[in-house]
Amino acid sequence: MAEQRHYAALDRVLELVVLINKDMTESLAKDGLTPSRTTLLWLLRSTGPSTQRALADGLGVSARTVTGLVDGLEATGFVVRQPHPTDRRALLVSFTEHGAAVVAEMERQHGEFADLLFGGMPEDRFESLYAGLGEIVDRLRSVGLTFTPTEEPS
Amino acid sequence: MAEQRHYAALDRVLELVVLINKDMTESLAKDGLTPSRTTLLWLLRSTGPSTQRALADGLGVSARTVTGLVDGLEATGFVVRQPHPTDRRALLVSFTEHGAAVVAEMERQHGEFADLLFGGMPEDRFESLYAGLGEIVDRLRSVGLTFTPTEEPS
DNA sequence: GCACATAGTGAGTGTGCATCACGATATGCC
DNA sequence: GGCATATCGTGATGCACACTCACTATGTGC
Repeated sequence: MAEQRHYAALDRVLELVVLINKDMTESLAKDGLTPSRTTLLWLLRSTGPSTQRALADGLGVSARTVTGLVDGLEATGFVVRQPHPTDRRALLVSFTEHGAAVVAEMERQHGEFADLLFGGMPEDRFESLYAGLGEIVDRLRSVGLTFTPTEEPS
Repeated sequence: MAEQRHYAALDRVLELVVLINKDMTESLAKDGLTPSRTTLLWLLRSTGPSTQRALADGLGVSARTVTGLVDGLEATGFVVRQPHPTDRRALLVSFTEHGAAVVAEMERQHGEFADLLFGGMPEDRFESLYAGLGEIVDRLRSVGLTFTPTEEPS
């Protein structure tokens, strides 16, 4: 029965999910970061200095949550809040030097991790795996799961 | 550069991680369950009636955390606490009928999910994917990541 | 210029997880 | 037999995260 094999494959996927979650959470903790705060940092890196509102939308969480995350990141010296140049209601969040350095280091580790997973894998083997991963991600997407926060039409 | 492809593959893996986490969390919520409580249920299913201590060890969390999880599961009618037949300090946690039924249903959904991911996939395609998944899980394991809670020698 | 929308925050709630302190019970050893 | 010690579960407390609701300060459109 194919079902049995599929079941086993799902177990591998789930194990992967658990393992990676665990690994990331732990390595983050060493930098004094939590998963959510890191996600914010990651977003900030790709957007540049942003208002908290923009971060909330980008993360798909409430404005209040961002206030809390930025509170933490500011207290630990990763980011700073500055007044917005034109909108006096808003605040611009940007990296401190330390924050920028930590994010750069994380990027390096990201590459290292990719190497751990795929480094030295025979070309054809890697390609099938890559394609297979693409397919199951597509299948998940086709059922309505989306990576980015679900934005609804009003 | 192979690195670029590896990087892209890692992104797919990470997307998978996020997507699956999200999907499970949401579908669990419909049954009135949270991820942690569900993990406990899942463990209970494979061990049979257990003391809270045993559950804590099995989950790799503190005894106090199990108290909280069982509190919740008991309040919502999934499990019951009964006195341990021989050890008066301990409590045995076991399923209610409702709890057992929900777990059975989850098992069914598990199969459905496997079908969503892999159903109708050409044999050879599936096999390479399965093998590839196995390899990266192995690589993670080889770096010390373990599925089961890390138990140290004294 | 006033109604209404928007940025951010205080207060309060719920969930998950942790540690510390503690009472109740079990057990090993003299 | 009885005391030291280990173990089971829980109260209290703290942190991270996310939410809602209410509110202030500010921007914008008609």
